[in-house]
This record gives sequence, structure tokens and C-alpha cells, in this order.
Amino acid sequence: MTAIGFEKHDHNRCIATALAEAETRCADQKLQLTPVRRRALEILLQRHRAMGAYEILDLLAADGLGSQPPVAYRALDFLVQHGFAHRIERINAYTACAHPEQDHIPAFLICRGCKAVAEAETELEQGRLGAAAQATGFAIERIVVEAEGLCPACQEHPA
Amino acid sequence: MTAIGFEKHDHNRCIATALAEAETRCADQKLQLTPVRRRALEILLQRHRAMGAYEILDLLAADGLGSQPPVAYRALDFLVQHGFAHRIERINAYTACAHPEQDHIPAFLICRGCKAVAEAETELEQGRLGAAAQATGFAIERIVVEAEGLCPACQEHPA
DNA sequence: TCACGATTTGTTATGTTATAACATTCATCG
DNA sequence: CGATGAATGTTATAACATAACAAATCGTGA
Ligand SMILES: [Zn+2]
Ligand SMILES: [Zn+2]
Ligand SMILES: [Zn+2]
Ligand SMILES: [Zn+2]
Repeated sequence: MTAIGFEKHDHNRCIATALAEAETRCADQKLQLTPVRRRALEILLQRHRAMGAYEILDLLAADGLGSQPPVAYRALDFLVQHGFAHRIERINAYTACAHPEQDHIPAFLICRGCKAVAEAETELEQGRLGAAAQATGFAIERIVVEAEGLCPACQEHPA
Repeated sequence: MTAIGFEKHDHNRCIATALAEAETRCADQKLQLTPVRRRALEILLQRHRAMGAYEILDLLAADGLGSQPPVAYRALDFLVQHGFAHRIERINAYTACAHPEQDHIPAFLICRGCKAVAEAETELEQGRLGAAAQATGFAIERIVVEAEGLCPACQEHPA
């Protein structure tokens, strides 16, 4: 199981590791992990949940790192583009990638109670969807897989 | 293959059949297929592609069936709720269900060129996602599966 | 028939998410 | 230094969605 998100873990270490990895990879690939981008990633890692662009913007603004929507959207675009974060379509939100080291198609479990998000891995083979695509000649570029429901905690305490 | 959407077909018949089915099922289940709801479904069936709520609203308004956003959103909520249409998260749009007779988890192929949408069926077993959910005790209520890419036509004529 | 409750629709206002467009800053390099 | 390209700052607006309340509609039982 690779659905990081609902279990307890050493989160400070989790953040530090992820940030360090991001810096290494950006250096390797000549990507600019600028202050805004770095801080946006750090915010996502700290909260360890799905966050809206405007929520992130508020936190960036509190640090004097831009106060208008495009600032947040650009930083998030960069992070998503390069696999440091994912966009979650169902809730118009963003979350840090749980395993950015490897190429993957992310799949999410989204709790509608507490908004917690767990990232799982999908099969790389895309099953019947891939077959349908092949049959029609459709060229898949991106796949969204998101499950909405209730996490263990929210099942017990129904709000 | 069940990805209806990119192939040619007798579309007038396709619309008539779907509308008739909807009427039958609404009668059976004591659902009210009111003029607004019926027309919204008809619009989706006619266009046979993903449409935004405001786009549908404009067409409803042209028929004197309400001119404010809630009118469209309510009609769409009804159609989605009862399986006559699906919401496509990736593009904030709606499309008529390709096989409303049966219960299913829809999966979509979305062309980013022409916005055409094909509905395929997913495996009912949810693969590794279901396994991840079980392992964490997460209760899945809804699953979103959407692939974005280029349909055959748009691959040949890159806009 | 008429009062009732439930459902649907009408309407106003506002909230939320996202991008277009253009100016400015800043590092890099010839 | 001056040109180039990347990133950021800023204004304005587009696109998507819902809260809240009023009015109409309709079945249903008194
Ligand atoms: Zn963590
Ligand atoms: Zn939860
Ligand atoms: Zn058709
Ligand atoms: Zn369907």
C-alpha cells in the first residue's frame, strides 16, 4: 500500500526530505526553484493536505511573496508541471506529490468530511480505459483518477 | 468497446431513444422530468459533447426556460443525480450519459482539441485504488476517471 | 373545495476559481 | 553595457458555482 496520508508519520522529516529532493532535482534539471515556488511547495508539504490556490496565496502573501492570484497559479503550475505537486480536479485543489522521485499517474482518495487526501498509485497499464482509447485512436496525454468518500476517522464521527 | 462519442451514428435516433428512456424511467421512479430538466437533457443529447453550465443556460434561456445560473445548475444536478448525465470534473462540464440504463462508473476520454467526449466503462473492480482504499479503511462513494488527450480528428489537424 | 406541505422555479446577490494582458525586474551572457 | 529570456508584479475580468429567499405549482387528505 502506498496511500500516504491517513497514517501517522514523522512529518518534519517528511517535509525536509521532500524539499531537499526538490532542490536536488531542480539543480539537476536546471529548473529554478525560486522563493515563491519553494515556499508554495513547503506550504503544501507542511499542511499535507489538499489546498486551494487562494488559500496558498494567502500564506504566500503573509510572507510577502506576492499577493495576486497569478502568483499562486504560476507557482502551482510550475510544481505540477514538474511533478512536485498534483492538481486534484474534483475539489479544485493542489497537494504535494507523495513520491516525486518516480514518474507515475497519481490516484487520490479524497475525504469529503475532513478534506484529507491520500495519494495512491495506479496501474501504469490503464486497463479498459487504455483499451478504449486504442480502439478509437484516441491519444491519452493525462489521466485523472480520484475517489471521493469518507476516511476512517470521518466514518466514525459523522460530523 | 463502449466508447461512444467519436464514431458516426444515427444521432436523431440516438436522441429520441435516450429521451424516451428518460421519460419512461422518470415515470417508473416517480421522478419529475419537468420542462427545464427535459430540455436540458435534450440539449446535452443534441450536442453530444461536454457543455458548460452557462452554455446550457443560454440555450435554456433562448427557449424562455429560465435565465439565471441556479436554473441550469438545478436541472443539471437532477440529471446527474439520477444518472441521465455526468459531470466531467476536468473541464467543469456536463454530458449526457451514454448508457443510462445501467448502473456504472463512467470513464471519459476528453479531447482537448475539440472538446468531444467519449464515455467508456471502467472495470467495476477498482483495481489498485480499491485495494488502497480497503487497506486504509477508506469508504469510496464515487470514482472519477478521466483521460485527456487528442481524438483522431484533432491529431490530424493540430488546430 | 380548500388548506397543507412538498417540490420546483424565479430572482437577486455574492462567493469562488482562474486567466488575459501588459509592465517591470532580474540574471545571464556576448 | 545592452540584448535576451525567465520570472514576477499588477490590474482587470472571465468563468464557474451557490446562498438565500420569494413565488408558483401540485398532489393529497380534511
Ligand atoms: Zn508528512
Ligand atoms: Zn476525513
Ligand atoms: Zn448520438
Ligand atoms: Zn454514463
